[in-house]
Amino acid sequence: MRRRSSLTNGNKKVAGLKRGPWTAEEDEILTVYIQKHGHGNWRALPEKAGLQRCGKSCRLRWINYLRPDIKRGKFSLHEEQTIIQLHALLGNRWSAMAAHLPKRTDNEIKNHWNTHLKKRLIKLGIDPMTHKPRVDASTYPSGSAKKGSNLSHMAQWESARLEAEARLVRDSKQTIPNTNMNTNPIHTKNNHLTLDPSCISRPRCLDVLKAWQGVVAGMFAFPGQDLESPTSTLSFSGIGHTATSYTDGGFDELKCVEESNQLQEIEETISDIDAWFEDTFRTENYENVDVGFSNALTSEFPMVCDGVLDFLNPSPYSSSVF
DNA sequence: AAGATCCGCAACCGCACAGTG
DNA sequence: TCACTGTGCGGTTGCGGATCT
Repeated sequence: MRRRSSLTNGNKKVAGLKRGPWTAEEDEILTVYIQKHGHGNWRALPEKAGLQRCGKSCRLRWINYLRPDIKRGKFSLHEEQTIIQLHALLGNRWSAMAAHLPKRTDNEIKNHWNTHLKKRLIKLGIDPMTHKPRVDASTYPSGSAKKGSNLSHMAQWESARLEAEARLVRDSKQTIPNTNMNTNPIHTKNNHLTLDPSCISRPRCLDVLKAWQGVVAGMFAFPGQDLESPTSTLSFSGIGHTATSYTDGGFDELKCVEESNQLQEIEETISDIDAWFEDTFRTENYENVDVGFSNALTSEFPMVCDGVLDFLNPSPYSSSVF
């Protein structure tokens, strides 16, 4: 990785350029210009548009504030849960999170996390960085530690899956699909874990974000515990089947979810996840889980493998790193 | 009512990365 | 391969409004 010298860094303060809050006039100029010409080269834009700002400032203003496809205002409960789940998966990768939250900017998500969600997790006795119950926390309900552990396992597993799929995309450009692998969509190739695209049978929407609606909501919604959420909290009883709601002052969110059939979708997705994990890992008590996959998983993602097995067969004395 | 403190958010800064010649 | 530019990302700052004393 090359480091740029400070002399070539484009962030140097330039005399004559305005800084600080944007005025309505500046917003108008920038908006009109971009709508007419597009932004193109940000560095050249301010001069062309007649703004006394640096290109970087213009870009930020447009992306975080002026862009027409931005949803402003309060985060919904669903958005908050999504952010928490994404943070468990991605860490502080705000832009990646923004890609999963339509109409929200990375800056907005980052601010909301730092000012609200992080504090809320801490108050619940959950480490906002690891998403695991804090060791010194004694106030969270019994059982949440296990759930937190499982959450981390699933996060690791999903990360591994995403990585495997990314590799699949790369490898699929170089390999001819093997149509005789219908019973084994996951295999190794050149010591790399790959998934056969022609026969992989993923559960409907193996999107951990959806599946976690149940698991994670359960973690963060404890009966009788004030979450300080401005809205209600939706909860499910574990990998779930029965949906239970705990409200602390609002009903709209739950109603909204129900009306949009999300509840049913979530439950169906969770069932699919269950079945898929069952098929993949519980087969003959792991003894005959596909050797290629097993080896690949172990060699490529040893921590994940430990985590998945630990998730399926938790032990109080687990040596898992999670 | 006034000053102090807290809090949220827009904006800035420095760094990293991709692309190009 | 290297130097350089443009853009994007994450962390931090500081302003202004809200709340507290």
